[in-house]
Amino acid sequence: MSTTPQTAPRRATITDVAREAGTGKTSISRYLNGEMSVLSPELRARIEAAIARLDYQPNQMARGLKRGRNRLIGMLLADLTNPYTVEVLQGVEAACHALGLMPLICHAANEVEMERRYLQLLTTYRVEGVIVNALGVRDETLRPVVGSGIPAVLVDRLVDGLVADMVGLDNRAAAELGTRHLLERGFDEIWFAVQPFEQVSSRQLREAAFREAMRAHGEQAGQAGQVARGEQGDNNDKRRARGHTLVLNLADTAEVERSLAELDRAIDAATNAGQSGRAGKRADPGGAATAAGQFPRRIALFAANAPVALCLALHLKARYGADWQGRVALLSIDDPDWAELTGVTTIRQPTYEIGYRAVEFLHERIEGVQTAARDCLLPGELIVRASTSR
Amino acid sequence: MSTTPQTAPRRATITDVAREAGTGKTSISRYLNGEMSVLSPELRARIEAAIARLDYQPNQMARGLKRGRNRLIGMLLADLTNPYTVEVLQGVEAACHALGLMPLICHAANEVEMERRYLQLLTTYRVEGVIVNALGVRDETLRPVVGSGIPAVLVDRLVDGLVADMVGLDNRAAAELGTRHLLERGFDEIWFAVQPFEQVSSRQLREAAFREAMRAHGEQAGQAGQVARGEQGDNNDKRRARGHTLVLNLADTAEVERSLAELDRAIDAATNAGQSGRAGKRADPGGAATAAGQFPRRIALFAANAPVALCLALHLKARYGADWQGRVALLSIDDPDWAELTGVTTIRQPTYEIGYRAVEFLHERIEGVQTAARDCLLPGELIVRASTSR
DNA sequence: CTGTTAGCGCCTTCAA
DNA sequence: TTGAAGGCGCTAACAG
Repeated sequence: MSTTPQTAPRRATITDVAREAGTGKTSISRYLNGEMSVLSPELRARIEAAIARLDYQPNQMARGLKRGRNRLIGMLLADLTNPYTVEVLQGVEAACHALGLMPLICHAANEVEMERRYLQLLTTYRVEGVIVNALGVRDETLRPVVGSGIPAVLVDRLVDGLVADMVGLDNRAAAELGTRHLLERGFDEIWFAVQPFEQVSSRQLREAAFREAMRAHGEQAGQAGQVARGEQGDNNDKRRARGHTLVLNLADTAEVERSLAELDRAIDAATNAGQSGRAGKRADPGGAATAAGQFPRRIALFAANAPVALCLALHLKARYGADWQGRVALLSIDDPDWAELTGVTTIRQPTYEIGYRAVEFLHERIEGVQTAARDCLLPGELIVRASTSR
Repeated sequence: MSTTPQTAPRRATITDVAREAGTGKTSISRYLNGEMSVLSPELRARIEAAIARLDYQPNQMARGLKRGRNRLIGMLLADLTNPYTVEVLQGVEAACHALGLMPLICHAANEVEMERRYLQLLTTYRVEGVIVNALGVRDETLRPVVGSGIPAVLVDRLVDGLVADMVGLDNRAAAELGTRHLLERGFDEIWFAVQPFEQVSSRQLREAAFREAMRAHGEQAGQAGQVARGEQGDNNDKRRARGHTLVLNLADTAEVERSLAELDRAIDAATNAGQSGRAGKRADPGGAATAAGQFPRRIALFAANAPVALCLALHLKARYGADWQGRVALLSIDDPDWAELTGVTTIRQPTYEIGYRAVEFLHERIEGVQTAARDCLLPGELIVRASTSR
């Protein structure tokens, strides 16, 4: 009703404006590009009026075609379902906004084929650069882009044969931080849960750092045992802690179930077996919560990221009831909504900054910076919640 | 290392290919557009080879410029932080994929100004249509698009003075479904929590339907009381239930706190006041859970969407401890990750389909369909969880 | 079947 | 200070 029924009012072009203003296209173009100093105030006013009258808006496509740059950059996302991704995106958007770039957001939804298609598409739209949160590991997929000389910046993970700027979490430090926290809190059996990691650098680094931290602690524990220092109140937990890596291939339900079954056995063992008079009872919801200290071993799960953590939490809740946290502690890299709600300790990634930096890097490359590939590793922040607070 | 250090290898153009294949641009163009029937196999082969040799990829911008359509559509999102949005997006992407469209995703991040800018930008890139999950309510913002005759499809909510296709949840039915469920389960005090709703059609409808359902139930209860039928086992809860609307302006922390304080008083009253010998005790975590039946009134919260539900849950957890669900039931429209984890009953929106349909509608409009504005209301699905299961 | 000729909307020399 | 002409990469009539 409020919209006039204009019948497909073909957009005004620069020619229309020129005619309307009684001048040539060149002047309009100059006006559009802010070259005000070379326009008489009088002409300028006429142009202004004409533009307003025609509601003229320059066609970016045409501009891009001519000048060779369209201010478009591609943003390839592996999985928007992961809150990490959304948060990074916020940073990306802010930076683009600030730098006058327009991000084309492409969501591969965990499908390598999609990823390939999108990359191809971006290339064909002549984006000036791409930010890639890669799914596929092989640089084959990136060939269409990189081969075309389009600058690329990697987010969170490296791509195998590809040299490019990268920005992401300091995985080594983060995994170490988490592991140490769990050890300090006296957990003596820690399961590091992670998606198949051989191919994804960030996962790989986190897993390796976890094992390294466990190893280091083992040695320290050995020493402490020998030296028998007494000043540390919690020295009693300096006994050797066990570390395990649990691979959770979220893409394959059957596999996940097998892995979870393994975990269940471990939890049952750590949590029931040793308890005299109770060993037979499979689950005792409610009672276990405050009695965690009584278990033969204190077991903790360290999730490599939010999706893994969610998978674990859902499973544990289904198996041990609402009070599952009485049996096992959960610590996760990433800090999703539900962590606060459910009291799970997390390591928060500086997601916003990651996104922002990525765009800055890319922008520099677009502007022609030629330095060697840079890595930007940002620190994670430990957020302690009930889960690991005894 | 694996990437050859090609020095900005200017992309091959159609002219290059023509030269390389020893033919004219037209034939190349024909080849690109799949007009194979008009190409001799021999020429076709030569073109194929030339394209491969030059790694040629046609410039979409240029094509778009010429033929007037670029297969680009704009997708304006109010808030990617809302899982609803991400899910709708999945449907949108799938449909675009199927229809050969490329969605430009614009995230307004709850800022009207962003929304305006993006709409303007989309217009400038000459998208063929837009799907709008609007933030701003006034069609003023949409003027640049609609005024340009660009087809638009609305998602989830209407825009005031604008006539356009819309697809979203059947809000009326959903709110009624939820309310009825709560009433059936015997809750006799229900708070409908919603963001400021005067301006957002979907919220408005949900709230209205809630009140209507409460009213209807009130009348029915009155009748039941008079007629005093005895065949219904749970006839005892046919007593009059109270309904309240709680506005939660998530954008304003102070306001939210005020609203939550009001809610707290109600919960305390319903949950403590009447209990003899206990009235003084502010909170008795743990004990209340299984004793919900003992409270003077059974109180339930009906969240109009996931963000509201999250806000409520976080607050309740902070105030009443991990066992807050023993005091109040929570039911939410939208079905976020954490609902399953935390046992909250929800009404799941057919998000994927919403997105998919939106694109289909838009595509039809782009293809020139002229029918009157259509509404597509899809039903929600009630997912009962522990929260409302006594 | 194939090539030639015009532009699409805009920017950019180059003159005036 | 202004404008005309040419071309960005591609498609769409027209001729051959």
